[in-house]
Amino acid sequence: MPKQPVVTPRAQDFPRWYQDVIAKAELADNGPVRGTMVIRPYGWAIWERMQAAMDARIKAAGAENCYLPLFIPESYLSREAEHVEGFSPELAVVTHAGGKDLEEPVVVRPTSETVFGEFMAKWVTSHRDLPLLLNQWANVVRWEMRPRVFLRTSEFLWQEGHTAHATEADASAYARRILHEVYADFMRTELAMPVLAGRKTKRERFAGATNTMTLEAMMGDGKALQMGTSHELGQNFARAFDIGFTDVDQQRQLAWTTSWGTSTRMVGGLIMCHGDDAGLRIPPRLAATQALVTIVKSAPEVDSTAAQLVSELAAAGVRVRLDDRVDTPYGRRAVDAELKGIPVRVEVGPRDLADGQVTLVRRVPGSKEPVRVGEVAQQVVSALAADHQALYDEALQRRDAATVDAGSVDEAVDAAQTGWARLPWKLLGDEGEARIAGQGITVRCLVVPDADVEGGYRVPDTDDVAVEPELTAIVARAY
RNA sequence: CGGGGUGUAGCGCAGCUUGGUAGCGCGCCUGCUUUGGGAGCAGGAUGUCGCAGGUUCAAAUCCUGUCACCCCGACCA
Repeated sequence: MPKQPVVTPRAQDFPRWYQDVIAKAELADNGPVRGTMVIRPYGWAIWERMQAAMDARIKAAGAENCYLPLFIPESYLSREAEHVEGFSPELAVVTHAGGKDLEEPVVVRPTSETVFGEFMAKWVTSHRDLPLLLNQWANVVRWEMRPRVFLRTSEFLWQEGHTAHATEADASAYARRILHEVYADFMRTELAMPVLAGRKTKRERFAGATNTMTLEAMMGDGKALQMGTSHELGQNFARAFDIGFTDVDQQRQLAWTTSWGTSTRMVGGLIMCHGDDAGLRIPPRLAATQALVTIVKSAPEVDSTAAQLVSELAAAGVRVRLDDRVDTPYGRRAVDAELKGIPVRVEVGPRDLADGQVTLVRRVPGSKEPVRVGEVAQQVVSALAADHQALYDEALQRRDAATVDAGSVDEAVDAAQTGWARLPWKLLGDEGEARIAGQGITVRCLVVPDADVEGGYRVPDTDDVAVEPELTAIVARAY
């Protein structure tokens, strides 16, 4: 590892570290309009891998992709009272186009419940049309006061799922299925990030939803980040847009809808969850480049061995690239690879090669070890698997170590300075929640104990107020 | 919207108090030597000093105005 810090150490200034990593790993730049971001090829490669893994899971859950427009009539937003109220402060509205003032202002979508509502109403007429399971990959705009690249930008990219169901039970089950089978599974399996599933309080609930469920992850500084949400919308949007159908008994009924989303924010979460003082650490399963075969110093035998290793690794299913930029000093290239979090490097140089070996450098443990040329592919494959798991384990341990059970609100506030606190929801309540919000601490989610679930807690089964006394609140500072 | 601050090379900054040749670090370009942990040496390029007025022989520097951006207090994937 480098002797001189290449980025601001995390312990010194975490936000600065985050910015340094984004700049030096060439992930993104700030856009010309405040709050916008330019995603550079390496950052895009991460998002692209996330999209591919998510998209496969979304389709496996039965949803189909489609695309709805960026521009929404302003009047649509107003049809659901809470929805407009929630979103109006952050709307970008087009009032002028085509050289004249528009008859009706057009909103740049902050989310698409309303347009989906309008068209689902058209597409759904019979119980045979249900469930209707749709998803779209799109950009949305929510004007931000205090932007941060990837975490909070005025324009961001996401997928938004929108479904309509015949019964409340079916809608609820699907919203939960997405939360667990698509989102949580993706985050744990592909991102190597432990996430806690819970229910949002009324205060934090999505505007227009009857229940919002969330996946919360702990960042390297102990703060929380909402990685994804899944909402039960009840019949709120069905009523507003008249999504109705005729059931088997020939009765006219209103549908029950859900919506769910994950965004480019996950890239920020990935950086802050796994990154260290040398830069990014990309989980091997996600990494676009898993292995970099580095020619330390060019020589005929070195070049041919490197080329052979590249094809052996590719044949073994490893996403591999050759680094033959020998006009750039070795140290520069090593530091670059570490900044970018490339999981393993296979260094090929004349010195090692003389002994029939190369050097395997692993980003996660930071280890360097000689490997026989003939064993490279097998060693790399097992290193990738082991290091992916190690990242997950490390994050989980950090989260558990930084989470405390609090017996009082004061204790919880104290614990939230460095991590998360669990406390009985009845000790806090709506009033307590509002009070700690003044200190920058929020209820991330409400959960119920369940020994069978990782982390020991799960999402409450119902949003019935009757269960409230049994709930545990997770409180923390958050991004 | 309330409080604080900053605009000078691609990036980060000094210079301003006390007016007088436009500077530093990184990056960039060329050449040679290097290459097993951000290489060394030599040479080189790059500026509407945010903008507009004013004072002055002379303004990055002083005055007036103006614009933009950043940081801290209420919402959000």
